[in-house]
Amino acid sequence: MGRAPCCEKQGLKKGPWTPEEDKILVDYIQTHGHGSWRSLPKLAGLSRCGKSCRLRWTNYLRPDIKRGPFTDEEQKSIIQLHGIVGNKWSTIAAQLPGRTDNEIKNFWNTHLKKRLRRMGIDPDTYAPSSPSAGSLSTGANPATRHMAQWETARLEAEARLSRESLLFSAASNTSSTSDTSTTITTTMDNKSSTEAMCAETDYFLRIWNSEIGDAFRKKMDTSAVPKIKAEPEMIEETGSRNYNSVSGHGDVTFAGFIDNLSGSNDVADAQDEAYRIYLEFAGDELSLFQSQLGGINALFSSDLSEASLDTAFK
DNA sequence: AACGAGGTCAACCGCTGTAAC
DNA sequence: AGTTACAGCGGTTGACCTCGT
Repeated sequence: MGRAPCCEKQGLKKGPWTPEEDKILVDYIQTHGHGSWRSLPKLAGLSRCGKSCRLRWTNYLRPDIKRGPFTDEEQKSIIQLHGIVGNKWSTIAAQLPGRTDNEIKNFWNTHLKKRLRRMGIDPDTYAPSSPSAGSLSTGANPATRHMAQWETARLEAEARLSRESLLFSAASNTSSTSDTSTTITTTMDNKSSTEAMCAETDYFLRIWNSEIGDAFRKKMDTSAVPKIKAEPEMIEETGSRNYNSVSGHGDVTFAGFIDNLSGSNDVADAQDEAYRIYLEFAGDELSLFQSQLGGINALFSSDLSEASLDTAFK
């Protein structure tokens, strides 16, 4: 299809940006907006490619960018989200306000990847990558167990994202009340259709309909991750609850439950219910995960400094 | 103090998806 | 329907920094 280059390369500056260039770019965008990135450099008087301007703005100059080291919470989120979506840095960045995909990608490659390796976890597959790690995840079926452990981490992330998104949407759609439950109900009532609501405010359903949900459904379908109800080992070892009684939906699988969810009129209640189930399911399994592998928290434990991890896994 | 190895991160490259024509 | 332009994405590079010898 022979695409033209994004800009004329001749005479355009490359390499690090100078403070003067930064100022020109910031001033221009704050005054005019970025508009077309292609035409921006010419209009602003910069000898840069539009692409370079966009990158500089989105990764460095944007006023809402958070600077400084990643918090433990952010690091946990990155690991959990990476477990769900893989190297979808923009997707991960979307869940971490003020952080850019580039920043997260760099942080993953230079810090988190190494830490996971030191923990004996393959950062690409999340499978145990060393004998020491293997010994940590003992059990009747280590492969299944490990998969389930990471799935629960994914579930927890999904649940949290859903919850936060719902609350955020509700808060931004109303201005007169601080009562969350009222807000949500009111918001739901005001929507003209369930479809519109799903598209605009239901982050959970969007996730479920995205590649994340798709990947998860496939795993559920192929029993790579045990269905909630029929997992004797899980119940036996973790003391999991009877989720049927929690959901009130009878003998449903998680996938089935979500399918029912999308057709429900009482979406707000259903979302809360889904969230609750997610957390209960994930909560038990995360305890298992943490007790066996040290869990994600071990990556951030003050007792497990970089130095001690080095010693432990060398 | 000098040097090299390894780590970090801003920036670039090449590709894809999509809207506009 | 085909083509083009554009924005955005993930992978990679290379300059700079830090640390150990």
